[in-house]
Amino acid sequence: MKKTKAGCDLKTCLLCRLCQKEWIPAVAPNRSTFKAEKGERIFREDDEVKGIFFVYDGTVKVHKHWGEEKELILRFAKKGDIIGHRGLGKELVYPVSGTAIEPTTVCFVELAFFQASLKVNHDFLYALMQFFASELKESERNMRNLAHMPVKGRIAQAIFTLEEKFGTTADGYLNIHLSRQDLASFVGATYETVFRVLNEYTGEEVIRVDGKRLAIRNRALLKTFLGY
Amino acid sequence: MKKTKAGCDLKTCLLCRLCQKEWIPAVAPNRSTFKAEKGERIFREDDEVKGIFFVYDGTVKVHKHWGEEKELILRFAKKGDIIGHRGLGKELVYPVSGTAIEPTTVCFVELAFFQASLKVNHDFLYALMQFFASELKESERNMRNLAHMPVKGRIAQAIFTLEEKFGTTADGYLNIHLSRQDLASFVGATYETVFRVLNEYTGEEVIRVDGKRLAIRNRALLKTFLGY
DNA sequence: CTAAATTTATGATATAAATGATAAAAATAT
DNA sequence: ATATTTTTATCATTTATATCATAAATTTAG
Repeated sequence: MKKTKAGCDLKTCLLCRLCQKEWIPAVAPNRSTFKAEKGERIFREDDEVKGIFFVYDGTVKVHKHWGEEKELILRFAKKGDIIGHRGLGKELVYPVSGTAIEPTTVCFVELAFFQASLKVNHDFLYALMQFFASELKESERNMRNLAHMPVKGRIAQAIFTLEEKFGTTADGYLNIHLSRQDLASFVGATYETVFRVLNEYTGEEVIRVDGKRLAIRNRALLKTFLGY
Repeated sequence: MKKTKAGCDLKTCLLCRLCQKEWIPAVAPNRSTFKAEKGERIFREDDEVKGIFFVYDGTVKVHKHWGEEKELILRFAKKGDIIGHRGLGKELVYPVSGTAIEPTTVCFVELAFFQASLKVNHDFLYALMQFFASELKESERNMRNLAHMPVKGRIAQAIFTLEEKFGTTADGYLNIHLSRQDLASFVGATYETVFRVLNEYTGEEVIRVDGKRLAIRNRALLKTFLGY
């Protein structure tokens, strides 16, 4: 990652949005901005936590590895999102990695300063607690799905999740470019299985595929694959 | 659940342990104590959040259902543990159920008072945030395991998790009585598969089984099933 | 203390999804 | 502009795990 001279606008990240205005001048000198290219690791699972990152521009996958070859993508982060916060808790080790999936700019805040920000800004701490509660809720829902929902349903779920997070462009495609392998890692299946299911969905005219882009064609039908 | 006249000792739960001493007199009139028998639901997934519970005595499983028949157990809670807190966040709906797996006593605190406690006790809020971070970390690790680790490994993992949480009795057995079905729901597999794996482990002299009790016989060997 | 219900035990069979293998296409690097 | 790497496309085969089926043994209820 390369450090950039230009800093962030002090307006987009979770920290700047939720702390008291009076705290912003303290944030300014304590943040630094980096650029990561596509595929570059921003922080690495099992490394010591040095601080917290905020996505300023671009898209990041948050993932956990299994062996050399396999991984599970837990979520995607875009502009304004916090990443690396799973390193809070007791052990100061990142339990996940963060990797840019397109050219990305991130803001970095050292751990000590981040913790000070939490001490000073009660509302920010409350918001962070609620944010963790939401992420836990989502994680546990995904876990239940992983245990009981077939791959076809998990892919439907993933498409809805991505749509909610990234929205769609004018032509109806999801506003994110995802490799098949990343989609597979996101739903917890292999590339081949995802490939097959995507073909099924396309044949059933449920979705439309164009390279790395995905569009929902028949929302109601896609929803039916979520149920039990 | 039956309300009991005798209240808690105001010392065991997360709230009483972490809030300021000065706040305890406020807690006293705002908590009520209930008894749940084995198998009784304490709070139900999809119900509106009325408040937060603390396990005062007994054991509770926290689980998410899938259809009529299936469920996934996310964690177990014992004396002192908080349950129902996943209902915080935005939507005030429990995303999970809590069910007593042995006769259990719980302390109940209404949501409004719980939120007031968080406003007043900064350290408690900080601890709760950290607790959420830990639970999220564990949830995501379990999710990765569900996606990539075979059942045999997940059972090994479950045994270690249960040992850490409940400890062992003098004769080496885990200090929790768990039905095969609950163990299966905890590792995200079927009863039959768990039954088979448990037989394998017993044959390999890795564990010892006695009714609903489990003991580790060969810790080193059991550990080898965790790896990739 | 007996009846009903639940939990455990166990084998046979089915199936969803992973693995393995290979080629073509596309993207990235030199 | 060409070479190298990565991503996509497929199909055949294997395997882990779920499903089905049934009986015995416990546990709980009346």
